Amino acid sequence: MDEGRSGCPINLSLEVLGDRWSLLIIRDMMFGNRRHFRALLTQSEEGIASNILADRLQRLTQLGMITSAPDPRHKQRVLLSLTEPAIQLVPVLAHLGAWGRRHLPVTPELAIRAEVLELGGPALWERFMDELRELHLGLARPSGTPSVLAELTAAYLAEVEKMSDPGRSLTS
Amino acid sequence: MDEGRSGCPINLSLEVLGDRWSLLIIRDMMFGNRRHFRALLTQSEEGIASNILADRLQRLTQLGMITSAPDPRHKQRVLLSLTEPAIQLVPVLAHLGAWGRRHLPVTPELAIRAEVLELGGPALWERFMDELRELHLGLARPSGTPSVLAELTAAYLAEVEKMSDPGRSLTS
DNA sequence: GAAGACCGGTTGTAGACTGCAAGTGGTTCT
DNA sequence: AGAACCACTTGCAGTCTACAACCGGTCTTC
Repeated sequence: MDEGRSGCPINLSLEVLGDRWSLLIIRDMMFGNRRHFRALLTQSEEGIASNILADRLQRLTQLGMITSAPDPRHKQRVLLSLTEPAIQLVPVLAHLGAWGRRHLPVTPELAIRAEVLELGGPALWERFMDELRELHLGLARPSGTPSVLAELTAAYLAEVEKMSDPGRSLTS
Repeated sequence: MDEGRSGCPINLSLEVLGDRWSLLIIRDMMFGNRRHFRALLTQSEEGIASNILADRLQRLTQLGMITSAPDPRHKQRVLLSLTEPAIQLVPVLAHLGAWGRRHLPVTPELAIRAEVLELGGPALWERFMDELRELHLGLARPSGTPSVLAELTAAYLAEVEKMSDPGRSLTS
């Protein structure tokens, strides 16, 4: 447990999240709403290996970033949920995505969510965190607030459409 | 180069920064104003190994996060500088530090900088980035702005003093 | 109610990465 | 001239990673 040996906030954060996969898993649970082992395994953009996914899920559970519980609808399924600390990573991920979008060779359809999130600013992040608290912690969110997840997904799909068929908007 | 295989901004960011050491090196260059190999090696809180430091410096240089140039004052020394993309990590580090401070077992004297940075908000970050551009890129910063680095260091030293000698404030 | 797909994993293996100690050739300080 | 300092490099043992194959149990479908 006392692996790295400094109490610096950034060092401790890196001990939790500073590897190639942990943050990607949290990203997929957050923005892709993946809640099961199989969904994370097969729908991962980056192609994580099953043993690594199993290891990271266990690790993140021990660290208090996610919880797992049997899925009431499918007996063999395990439902994964983000905890409050993980949900509070939204601003970090928003900033990290904005930075990557600005300085690295991103692909448009994968960058659009980062763009929406950046343009939305802290107000949008708060709404998104409330939505995640509803989905993952069962806390009702303020009524009348539209779904940020739906907005992000719609923007992504619109971008995919635009890419695959650039002239479509004029027809049908 | 095409290691991980997605153009997602967060994935690409992790490919650059997602290991145990790269961000710590940037942190030390930023907040500790360490500009030489030896300073990074011996004054690192976490105790990085020399071969790993050499490897990461080379990697970060190739990725365009830092540059190195001979130090005019000492022939054998290499002066390391942050590039503009690295400087723009300030908001990311500020958020990451704030998150770590809130959710992980940090030590007070190492957390104080994260606290100052969080309380200062985006305005302070901008001032700090201007200061880093002056120190690392040679760009003059707006006149009349006090040094954020000095403020952070003073807060750190005050916290160390408070820790090592809690009753001191009443005497002498 | 049997076949086959699906579920969350585990195992084996090879290769890459990490951390530590020691050492290198050259430079600066005294 | 001698000692300390500089930015690295080397050797080695241990750990972590990736890939493919493989589990036993469960759910769907006919």
